[in-house]
Amino acid sequence: MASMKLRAVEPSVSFPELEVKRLDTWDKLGIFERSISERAGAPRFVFYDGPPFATGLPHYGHLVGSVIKDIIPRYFTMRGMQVERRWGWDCHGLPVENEAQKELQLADARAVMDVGMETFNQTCRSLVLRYTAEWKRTIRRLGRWVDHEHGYRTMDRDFMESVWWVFRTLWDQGRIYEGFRVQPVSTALGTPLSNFEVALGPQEKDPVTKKEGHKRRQDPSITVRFALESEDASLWAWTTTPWTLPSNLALAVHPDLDYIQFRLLESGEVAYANPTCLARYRERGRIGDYEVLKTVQGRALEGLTYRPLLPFFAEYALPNAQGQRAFRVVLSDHATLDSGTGIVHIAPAFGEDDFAIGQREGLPMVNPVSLTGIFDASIPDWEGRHVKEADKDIMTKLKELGVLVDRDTIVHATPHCYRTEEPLIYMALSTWFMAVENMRGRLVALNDQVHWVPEAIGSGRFGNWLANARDWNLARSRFWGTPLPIWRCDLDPSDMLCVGSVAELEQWAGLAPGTVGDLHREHVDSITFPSQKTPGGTMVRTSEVFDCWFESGSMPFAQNHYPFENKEYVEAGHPGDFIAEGVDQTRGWFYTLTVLSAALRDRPAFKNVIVNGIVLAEDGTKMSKSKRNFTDPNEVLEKFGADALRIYLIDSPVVNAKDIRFADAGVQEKIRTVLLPLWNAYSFLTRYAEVDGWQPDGVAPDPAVHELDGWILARMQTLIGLVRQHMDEYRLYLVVPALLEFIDDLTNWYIRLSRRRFWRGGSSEDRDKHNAYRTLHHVLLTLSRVLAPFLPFVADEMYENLAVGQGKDSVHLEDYPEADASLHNPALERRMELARKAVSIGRSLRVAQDVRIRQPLASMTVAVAQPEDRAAIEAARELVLGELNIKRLEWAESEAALVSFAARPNLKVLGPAFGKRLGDIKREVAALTSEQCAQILQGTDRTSPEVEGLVYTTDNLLIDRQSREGLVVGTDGGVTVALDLHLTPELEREGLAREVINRVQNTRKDLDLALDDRIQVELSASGELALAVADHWEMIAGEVLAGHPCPPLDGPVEQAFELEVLGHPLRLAVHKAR
RNA sequence: GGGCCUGUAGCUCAGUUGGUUAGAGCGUCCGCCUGAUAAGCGGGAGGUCCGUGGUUCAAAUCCACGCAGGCCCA
Repeated sequence: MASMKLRAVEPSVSFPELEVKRLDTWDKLGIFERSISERAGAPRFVFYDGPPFATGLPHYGHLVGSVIKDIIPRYFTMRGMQVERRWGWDCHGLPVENEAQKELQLADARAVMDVGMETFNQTCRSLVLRYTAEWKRTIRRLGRWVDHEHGYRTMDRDFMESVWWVFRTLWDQGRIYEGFRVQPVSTALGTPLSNFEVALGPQEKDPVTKKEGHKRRQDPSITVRFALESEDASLWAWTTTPWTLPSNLALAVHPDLDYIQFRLLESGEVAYANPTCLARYRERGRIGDYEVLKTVQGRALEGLTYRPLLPFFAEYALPNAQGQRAFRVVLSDHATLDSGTGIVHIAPAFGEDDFAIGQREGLPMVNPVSLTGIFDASIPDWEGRHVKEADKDIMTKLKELGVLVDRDTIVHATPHCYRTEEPLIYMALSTWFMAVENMRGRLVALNDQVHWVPEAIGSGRFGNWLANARDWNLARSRFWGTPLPIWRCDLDPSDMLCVGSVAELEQWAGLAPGTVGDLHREHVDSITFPSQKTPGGTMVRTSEVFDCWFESGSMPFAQNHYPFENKEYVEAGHPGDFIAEGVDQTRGWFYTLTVLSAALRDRPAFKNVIVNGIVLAEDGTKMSKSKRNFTDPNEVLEKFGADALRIYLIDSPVVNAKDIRFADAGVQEKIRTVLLPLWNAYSFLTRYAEVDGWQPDGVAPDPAVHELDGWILARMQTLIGLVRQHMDEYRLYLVVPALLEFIDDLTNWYIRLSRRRFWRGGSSEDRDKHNAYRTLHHVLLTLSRVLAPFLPFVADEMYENLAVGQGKDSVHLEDYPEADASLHNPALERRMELARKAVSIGRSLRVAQDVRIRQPLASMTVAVAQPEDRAAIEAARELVLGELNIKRLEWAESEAALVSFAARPNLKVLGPAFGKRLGDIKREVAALTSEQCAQILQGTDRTSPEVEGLVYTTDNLLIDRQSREGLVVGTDGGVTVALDLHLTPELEREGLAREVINRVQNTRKDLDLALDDRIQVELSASGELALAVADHWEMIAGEVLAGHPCPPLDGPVEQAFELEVLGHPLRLAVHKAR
């Protein structure tokens, strides 16, 4: 375990290696478990984990989610809350069934029935957890802490029983009803597909519109004539699905479009169609010349009746109880002129529009086609035939009957099965719905309570979706899922029972408690029992299973077997504090959680949600295994480490719902810009502490001992405040920039300028040196706690060493740092900013004037715009002079001595007041002289000569400073610096001496000497260089750790390096001193 | 076809109620510094703010219509 002494750490480090060791340490010490158990009794922070499928391997999308789902819980744990993190596996659903069908080589649903649900579901069960080991390994390597042991699986009996309870509750609320919905059906699989699955189907670009869409396919394009009953004429209608014609029950026309009655000259046939459409037939030579007999509006055709095209369902030509009959003309806006005749064939079971018209017009739901696409006995001519195969025969039959006007082919985009690539057909299927439309307002109101990151998703995309929510089709005609707990009487379909628990089922079925141990279909389908209501009737389960989204939406309840167990626990933890998922889940998990929580508890499901974007490949396209356009995540983790990956991801817009182009080089960059500077600061402290024999002494650093100490401690407080603020708002993407700025301050200002305070800073009693150590130690130790949620590995590594056995077993058992008000010092932060600005200007001037930093200068002159800034820079005088290698700092009497002024109008102030006169104002202001500007700066306001009512002041002008000609002056944001470049021989000699120091130090490095090795220097030089060395030997010796008097400069030097210093030859030898 | 989002430097992205010369990081080029640093510092080059029109004294920002990409839905 942690030693009691600060251990010296090398600057070189392999983060991946460090991480792997850390993982073992965490496991050995049970840090994750303790981070939860040691918070027993603390307020709970409830995290709901959206379950992935284990049928595939984790990809970057999962890693992004996992990073977010790890950082937030770690943070709130350190904030003193107890955060349980239970893993979940999504087990049910069509993707699994597909895999199983492949595995068992089952072509379709019928084949599944043949092999038996027992075997099939057993296969699903084995497949669904196929990659769990790989998942666990990758997630662990990423540093995500999550509890697999108490995880949930949607296929567990307890989970499924809770789903039953959820459904039963909705049933009791009257939210569940049976209805039809037109669904895409894969006849090859014998199952309806979800829209999601439809989208998975083959896609291609339309060669004309260039739009991505469904795969294109060639279909028949036929026009048929429907004979009117009332006159000797027909209606021409068009379809690409001849197989739906046997089920035709109506024809639709657009109420506002024109239709003509026309006569074909050749045959004398009289028919109706839209004139525009008809003209197309003529143009393409499909028909001969015709004469128009009359023109009517579509609405005039409404109610015309016609004879059934084919001899099926003719009984519906008679009016029903409501007086409505089939085979008549109806009105619909869906009838368009894009294709066909403007008259649309309606078969209510086979299209969304058709279905809606059928409902509206009271047409019967005629469907002679099974899920496998086979005509049933109601169409004797083609019974047992697949609809697509029957198309040809149907067309032949139509020709025989003399009703086929035209037979052509069409190429159009149409959805195909994502598994079999067979075309899908649309048909109305009986299914079970949850009423959602009548709770839209409530959904929107509850969602308004949710904190969305980013905001726009909640109010925009998701809010709109809720406002237009449609009733939810919950049922799927599949096998591997939670069965719908509806039992229905075989004699009376209206006699139904919804079962809400296993015990209830056992009771109804007269089974001993505990008999039903598994709720999958193969176990519950066979359970039947006598109806209570219908004498002689038997209650049999309806065959469907749940849409697996219903299960994941039930997760807040079902993961804890609510309400059968953990009743209070679940209720107290609902809504959850936090979830995170991809933007593609808007209509997925986010939605189902919201709907079910609203219905069950009239609450949102979660209080805070982070939505992440999609991870694309570096080229901006989707990551694709076949294109090999990305590096395997495990490889990235091995190569760069988890900390780098984590910080790369959260420093990108992907944690704010935007897409990210994943670049390995970006991860590597984080090592360079974040991890290494941090590690170097850490290494610096430990190595110098070792050389100096300093150990953490438990004494708090005193901010008053040295300006730099006070400053970095103040910066630390600001950082803590910022990070806490961002994290409390769940804005991960704002954290890294704040960290970077601090690390930059720490390494490139605090440590850089403090180096000499550590380096032979005096005796061991030196108060300044001790305070520097204490400050840096305190800052790094605190920083390790700040960084812990984001960089869990390197933070813990640093913490363990820096805490020297005085802390916890891991930084992850610590509390998150709180800003210390006594160290807070905004004035000091501002002062240092000014000093840095002065240095920055000075450096910039030296570069521009080609005067190297090692050449000391006699003086600099500073002027400031704000009088109080003078004291600020004065306070940092030594820092500024040291950093710029200048002897004296002088103050200009006024800015005007160094710069000239020019003014610009402050448009933000003047614009609203003077509007159109701005042109004049701009001209006047540009003409103000430097002197006039100076006067205004001093408070002498100036009345505008032209513009009435305008007085120029420092409030409505922006005054720029420009270097005066002939001076070496730079100016930036109210600080002006001038350098005196005049070099005396003295200064030149000191400059040379500094060059010599540089050469000796380089030599030390070349010789691989240790930091604190004393050396013996021999050198030979002449002229100015010799004078420089002689004059400044004490300084040189001090810097390079040569504790001897100046060597003779004209003697021979053995084994010397032949060097050159600004044109002077130098022979130099360095030996380690005994 | 609809909803939402995005389009700014070679790359990744900021850009506040409309306001002045549009910024940062990375990359690149030049220079510098360095006994903690695999770093760092200074400077340069690099822009059709997707396009077109409009509103306004003033538009990257607001409006309209397009174009391109993405997510979701049909």
